[in-house]
Amino acid sequence: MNKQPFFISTPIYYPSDRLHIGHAYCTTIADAVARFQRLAGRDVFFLTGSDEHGQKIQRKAAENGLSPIQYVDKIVASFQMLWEKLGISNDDFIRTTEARHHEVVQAIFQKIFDQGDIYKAAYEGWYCTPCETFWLERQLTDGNCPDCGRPVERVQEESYFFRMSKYQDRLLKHIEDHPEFIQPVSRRNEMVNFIKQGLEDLCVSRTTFDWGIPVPFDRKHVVYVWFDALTNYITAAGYGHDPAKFARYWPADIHLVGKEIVRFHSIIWPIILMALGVALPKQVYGHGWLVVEGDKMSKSKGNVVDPVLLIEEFGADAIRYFLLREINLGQDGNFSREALIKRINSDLANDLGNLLHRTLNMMQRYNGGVLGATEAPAAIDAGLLEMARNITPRYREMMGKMEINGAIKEIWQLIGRANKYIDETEPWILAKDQAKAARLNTVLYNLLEVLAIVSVLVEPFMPTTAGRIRAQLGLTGVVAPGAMDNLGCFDAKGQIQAGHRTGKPEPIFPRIEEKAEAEAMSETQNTGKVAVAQEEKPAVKPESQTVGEITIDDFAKLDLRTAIVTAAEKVEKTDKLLKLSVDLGSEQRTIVSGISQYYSPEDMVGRTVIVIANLKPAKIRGIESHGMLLAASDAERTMLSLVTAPSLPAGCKVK
RNA sequence: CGCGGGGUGGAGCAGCUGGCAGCUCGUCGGGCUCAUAACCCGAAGGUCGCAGGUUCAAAUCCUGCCCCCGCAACCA
Repeated sequence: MNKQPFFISTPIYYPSDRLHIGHAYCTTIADAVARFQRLAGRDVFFLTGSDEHGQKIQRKAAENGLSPIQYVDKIVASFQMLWEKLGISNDDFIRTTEARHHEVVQAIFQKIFDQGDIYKAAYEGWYCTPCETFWLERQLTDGNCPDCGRPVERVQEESYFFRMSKYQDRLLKHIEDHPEFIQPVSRRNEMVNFIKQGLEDLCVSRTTFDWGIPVPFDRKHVVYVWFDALTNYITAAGYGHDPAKFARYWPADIHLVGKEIVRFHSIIWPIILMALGVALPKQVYGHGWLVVEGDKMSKSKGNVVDPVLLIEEFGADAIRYFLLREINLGQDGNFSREALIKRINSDLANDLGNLLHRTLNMMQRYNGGVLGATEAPAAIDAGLLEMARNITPRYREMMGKMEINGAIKEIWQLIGRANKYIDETEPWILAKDQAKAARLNTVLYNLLEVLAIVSVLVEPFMPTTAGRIRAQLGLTGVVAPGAMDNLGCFDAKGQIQAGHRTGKPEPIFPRIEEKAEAEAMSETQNTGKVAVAQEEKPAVKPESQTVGEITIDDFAKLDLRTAIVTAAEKVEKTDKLLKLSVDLGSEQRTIVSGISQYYSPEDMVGRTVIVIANLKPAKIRGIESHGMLLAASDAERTMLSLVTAPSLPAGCKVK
């Protein structure tokens, strides 16, 4: 086999929840690149998978009354189903719970330990028992847990550390010597800065939970999830158990990752590999995020876009096309239903779909679907032919630079040119004159050949569509590996020959009529635009679920009282905090409250609010806060309202 | 001075190492009729966030400032 290998990976996703459109975005990009490389004749190994260990999974499983593996099996199955629906062509799907992976992780952990780059040391830190989390001194909030505010304990624990610091200079040099190693450059600069600040040794084992890969020589410890997860790339490539495969595919050509995890892939991972004496991946590419109407997607905001629903509504290829075409790889990009529909209508239905349809329709009407004898091209054909001949190299160049939307634009330029060509050559006039049959056939031939080229080039982005176009053109369905090599010759070696029979024209992308939606939108003012998966975006998302039953006695423990706000000011350098002085009737209190986004200090003075008077005081931002105001808000705190008792004096008991 | 991203015609974006400001959609006018109310041609529309500076020349380089968006911190 002399085909050049090409290894591309996505991150392995964390199955604590269902995947959203952002995951689909990343995987689609990788798939497009993988398919392109196959078309270009490379022997591609395209890897994706799932990262299944860790405390969060363990906890979630427990909440659902399942064992971790049962829990994870279910979610991973949904991953695989999504990839199938999206037309993802991965060659392997690695799960970190698989035996092959455990073996590799344990082997390399052992190896690095044996050579002294992993060492055991006392880890001193602050531990919050309820949260099961370690904190560094500087992370603490006034000496308490930054998450829950409860006191933390000083603990000393034995942990394993990875000697990252030792490799710092080598890594820096590697990055400097290999400008393509971290892309895009903005991310690269970020990483260089980070490394220059100095790397600390990394704690690579945990003892606070056990859902993970045990440290081979010390069973109390479980391997740190990132150490575990990153290793997947070499596990799948055959490290340690399939030397021939490993030699073939490693080092990886591209690790495609989201920008938030570039650091793990361009610092920790290379250093692990250096410690192992294994070559580093050729490139880590950090893509941007999808934002929905300018907002980051998040579960609590209720604007998470579910790819499965989208695929069901619009089809996988349309979604793939949108993601690849609309968004610039290195930057954050906007996802909106409106833009998606626009793109489908103008690019897919009007430009591409209609070009195919009108061409085949003319074949049918004028020729009964059979291409007759052609003649030499006319001068007017030159523009189209030249562009068609040049497209493959340009497309290749763009894809090689990971400028996927650039490659797509090239194709659409050709499509646009072909639409124009029909206007220029006016086949409907040629068809009226028997004497011009050969000329008509030449025009039709040129169009068919262009469409045949397009059907090949479009395959990495829209694999199903490529097949549908080819079927209608009367070409054999599947685009062969290496098919890109002889495109655009317009002669006997081309894809279309005289006598070729084309199929029936059927619109491949019907236009989506959005009038109704547009009107609905303008009526509901500013919202509406998103409206993807409507049921997930109620106007107000209430705090979920009530908590659990209490008795009247429990309630009686709360000392709720009315209080009048006598003074209020913003706490310096905070977004949310107001410092309030309140009169409880019997005493004056200071209370700090996170409401400044909803109430200005002037608003507050004079209000009668309800406070929990017997709440243990706490320091917030250095200010002692004694008590808490009652307020109602939705889950995301997009709206908030204080509970007040306007007509009452201070100090009344609330019950 | 916490970290990072960004401010370019109505909308969404390109503009890397400085050299007459581009693309897609939308709008307006025209053409065509093979086609999925599609396609083709043309036009209008921009002080490139603000203020300085470097330069023969800056959206592009430098300095300061303003604004937006993520992350981090604070929501007793």
